[in-house]
Parts: sequence; structure tokens; C-alpha cells
Amino acid sequence: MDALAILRDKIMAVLGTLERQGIISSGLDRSSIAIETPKDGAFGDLSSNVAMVLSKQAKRNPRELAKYFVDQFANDSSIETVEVAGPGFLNFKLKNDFWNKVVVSILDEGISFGVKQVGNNKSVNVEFVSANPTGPLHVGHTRGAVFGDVLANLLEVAGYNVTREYYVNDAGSQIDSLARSAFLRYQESLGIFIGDEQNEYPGDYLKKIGDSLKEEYGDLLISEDESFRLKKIKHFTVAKMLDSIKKDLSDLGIVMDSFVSESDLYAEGKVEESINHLRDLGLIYKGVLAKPKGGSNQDWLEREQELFKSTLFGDDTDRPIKKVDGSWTYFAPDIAYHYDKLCREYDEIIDIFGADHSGYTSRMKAVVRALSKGEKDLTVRLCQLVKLYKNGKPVKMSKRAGSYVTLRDLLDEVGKDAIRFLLLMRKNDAPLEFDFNKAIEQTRENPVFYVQYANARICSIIKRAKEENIDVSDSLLSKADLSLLGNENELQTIRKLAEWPTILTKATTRCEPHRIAFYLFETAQLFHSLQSLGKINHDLKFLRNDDLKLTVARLAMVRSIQLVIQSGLKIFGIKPMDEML
RNA sequence: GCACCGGUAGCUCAGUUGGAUAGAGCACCUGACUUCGAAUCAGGUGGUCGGGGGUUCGAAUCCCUCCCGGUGCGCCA
Repeated sequence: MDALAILRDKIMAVLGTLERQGIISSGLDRSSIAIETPKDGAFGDLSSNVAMVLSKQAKRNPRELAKYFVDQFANDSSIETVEVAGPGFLNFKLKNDFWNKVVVSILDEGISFGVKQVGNNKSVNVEFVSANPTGPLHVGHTRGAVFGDVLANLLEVAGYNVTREYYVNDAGSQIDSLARSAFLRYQESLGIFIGDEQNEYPGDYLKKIGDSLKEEYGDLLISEDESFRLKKIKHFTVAKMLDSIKKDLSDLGIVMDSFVSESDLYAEGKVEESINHLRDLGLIYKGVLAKPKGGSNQDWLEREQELFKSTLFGDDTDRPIKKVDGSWTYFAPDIAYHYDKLCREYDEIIDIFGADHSGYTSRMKAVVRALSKGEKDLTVRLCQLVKLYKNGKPVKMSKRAGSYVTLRDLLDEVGKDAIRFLLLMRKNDAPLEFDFNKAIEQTRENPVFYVQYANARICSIIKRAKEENIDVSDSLLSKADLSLLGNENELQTIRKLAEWPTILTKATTRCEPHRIAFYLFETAQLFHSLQSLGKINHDLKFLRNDDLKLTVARLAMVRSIQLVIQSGLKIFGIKPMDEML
């Protein structure tokens, strides 16, 4: 049961009646009619803007129109009062019985309460992380990883058929220099000293790769022909790097369904194929690009080159597909990659980019529109930067010096669950501050702890009830006499639980998992508040050994709070804790 | 110079896609445990929503313009 949806249905029914009575004309645009939980309790439990939204179309004064609704709702058994307020709001106060049904629904439906099947089994490809396999994942990647994974969870829960995909940039000059660095480490491991000055990837992680190379090949590679040798080392190094990336991800709770390799796209001729496809569509031409002003383009060479007409699809400038030496630009395999995604016929394609790739959004959207002849639109979500703080000071990171905070560091110091929650406490397109000290704190300052603590407290209440030989199965609790729940704090909490379906679908359809983080925090807050009330007034304790029926009713409410918290945590990929240690 | 993302309480941030008196957390002040976990709770102080125009019954939200911060801007990926 979705309380807001029920009220919406009631309103729509009244609209039908008013149409039949000729008070409003039929066929009015109903799309912006909203049912909301007002910020101020003085405006009732729920409110709607229906009269204001329709007033212009119906050519009637909003308050006058609202009056008709009030009349129509006069005999509705679940509505306590309806009032016209302000410019024409309808403010509803619903019977307690109406709200109590929310608790019953939660107990009946369990973890699937609030889930709306908007996916209809449609297929969606979510591409995220896609970090170059040249080094370990760092904090920035981690944010994208968590965001992408939870978005995928949300879509799965809503009935989409989701593919989690990682695009591996295993071709190109960065990989070549990675292989050269690995070769240096390999020689080092063999006891051949080589100066460090040519080493472009100085991080320690390559030392291990050097050692592994020695284990695998002994000193055989030294005498090999250089290009053959580098090819071997490249292959070996990329495979090892990917293994450790996969390990890091899985320790963060993420398992990809698919890895697509850039070099495979080359090998399979997909790059040629996709560019030819664009060529056939007349979207590749020879032209001269204007030099961008500002920036660092001192050595700009004006030349005629092959360009993709991305401006036709909303991009700011047309994009080159080949370098001056005739090889493909970085853009070309990306075209091939998205061409490949389109060939796999997903209903929806979502890319998660890091802030540093924001400049690629419009050109990639252009590619997808062009290749699909306008039938598909690429959805891109950006994850902004993460600023790390430790002991009140920002943590400086330098990729060049090989000193940066890795996902592994975070996992060791903070742990998977806290990382996931804290990285979702911010809107994806806003920068995020991550404070190491707070992340491991066991206080209210740390929202993960606070939510987990609420769940743990509920666990111990239920445990206590069991010790009193109370049957706490959901099926039995759902038959509790909920009319015994009456105080304002309890009702407020139940109304909050009734918002869960709205929060969940909004988080899904707008790709905004952070809404769930805030919701869980607020719900936990209401629970902690309820528990404290019992300290001041013992009549308000959940467990009342003088009143079994009331106890069971309160247990039903407490358990439904827990179910909602647990379903939120499940979507976040976080394990609920039964007790805090 | 251009593009994208941000600018909301002292700090970190929400804000129901145009709604009512703009909300949380932290910090600061005051209070609450002999029994369900005080690792918690209750109350208070705190705002020209970056500035200025516009659109309308109504704007933090939409449009224009300017200011500030971040990121990016062919032959790196």
C-alpha cells in the first residue's frame, strides 16, 4: 500500500465526478498534480495542489475549485478532515486507521514494500568505474563505483534487467608506458639496476608485477625481441592490474557482469566498422578545426582532418577521429564501444563519468544519437570530486609521486559499509568531503553508525520481547490492534514510513540514490526519538509488561521501521548490524 | 575565451522537478538516564537562498545578465 498513491486515486476519482457533472471540462492535463507531505504539520498529513494546477485550465478560481473537492470528500471514511488553505491547497487529515494500514502493508510485504515495478523487464546497461588498468583504484573511482552499483541495485529492484559493465582501456600509449615501467621493475627484480628517471608509473604496486614477471618468465624476456617482449609484458601487466581492481571492487561489494576491452574492439575491427557506419550516414567529413582560445594549445597545428559532425547532435564542436600520424584518437574506440553497446540492443544505456570526463558528455551523447539514428539517448551521470580530510586537514594526492589514497586504503581503514553510505550522503554532481576521522566514529556524527544503531536497538527490543515469550513473527504482528497506537510521535513515524515508496521511486527514476541516505537518517532519527520518549514517560515504552496488546501493537510499528531501514540498507549494499560492538 | 558542475545558517549539506512561515547535521547555549542500548533524546540561538533584472496568483527552483569556485577544452587516455 502506497498512501500517497491511494490519495492520488481518490483525487482522480473526484476529478472524474466533477467532469461528469460538467464542473470542469474533460481532458485537462493532470501531469503536474502533486500529492505531498507538507513540511508543516499544521497543513495536515497530506496536501495536494490539484485545484491550483487545474484552475487556469478549468478557468476557475483555485479556492472555488478546491471547495468542490471538499464537498466530494465529505463522506470518505478514511478522511478525517479536508480544508482549503492558502492560495488553494487541499489539506487532508487522514484517520489513524488509514495510516495504520501502512504498518500492516510493511509487515505483509516485507522488504519489497514500496517497490514499484517501473522497469517492466527492460534491459539497461550501466557502465561505471572503467578506470584505466594502469594503477589501483582511488577515492574518485570509488565514488563512481558506489554510485553506479547502487543505481544498478535500484534499477534491478524496480524490475530492470541490469548489466553492470566496465570498459577497459587496455590499448593506447598509456598502456605502452605502463608496460615499459613494468619492464623496469622486472629488471630490478632480476637484480639489474636501472635508473628510475624513465619510469612513468613509479608506484610500488608495479614492483609486485615485476616480481611476478620474474616468477613467470625467469630471465627469458630479457633476451627477447623488444616489441615481442613489450607485448608479453603488456598483456601480463594489464591482466594482473585488472585482477587487483576486481579484487578491490569485490571487497567493496561490487561484482561486474561484463568487461569490454578496448583492444578487443580494435582486434574485432569494431573501430573501423563503427566509423564506416558514421561515414555511411554522411557524418564524417574533412575539415579544419579552429584553435580553441586559452587553454594550453601552444603547439597547435592547423590541419585538415577527418571530423565527426557531432554539432548536428548538440555538441559544441565537431570532433577529430584521427591523430596527425594517422592513428585513431581516444574518441574513436569510444565510438566503437558505444556502437557495440547499441548492437547489443539495450533499452537504456547509462554512463557514469568522473568529473574529469565531464567534457566528454555531449560528444558521447551525440555519438549515440547519431549511431541510433536518433532512437536512443545516452544517459550520463557525473560524479564530482571527493575531497579527503584527515585530522582536520585535507589529504594531498599526487598521482605523479605515486602517493594517493587508494580504495584499498579506504577499505582497510574505514570498511566497506561506511564507505558506501558516506559516499552516498551527497548528490552525485556536488563535490563531497570525506572525513576519515568521522567515518570511523561511533557517534551520531557518523550517519552510518546512527542508522545501524537504530537497527541494532530494534534487534534488541525484539530479542527482549522474545524472551518474554511474545510471538514476534511478522504474520502475527500484522494482526495487532494498531488502533492502540495513537500518540503524535508514533503517527509521525508511521507517516514517514508511508513516504518510503515515493522516496524509492524518485531515487530510481532520477538516478539519485542520495535521497535514500537522507531518508534512512531521518527515519532512524524518528526511531531514536521514540525510544527516548519511553525514558521520560514509561507509558511510552515499547515493551509494556502490564499491557500485552499495546506491546504487540508497538512491536508491529517498531518492526516495520526496521523492515524499511533494512530494505534501504540492502539497496545500498550494506549489511545491517544486529548489535554494535 | 568556450563548455559542463557548483554557490542555501559560522562549517558540511538537503530542499518533494514552481508551492504555504526556506530545512537537517555539526558547532554554540540549556536541559533529560533506578527497568526496552544516554553510542541516545528534548529545547534554544543562527538566513538579503552569490548580486541584479524578468516570467506569475506564488521563484532557492524557470529565463536573461554579471560575480566567485571547481573541472575540462585536437595530435594523453
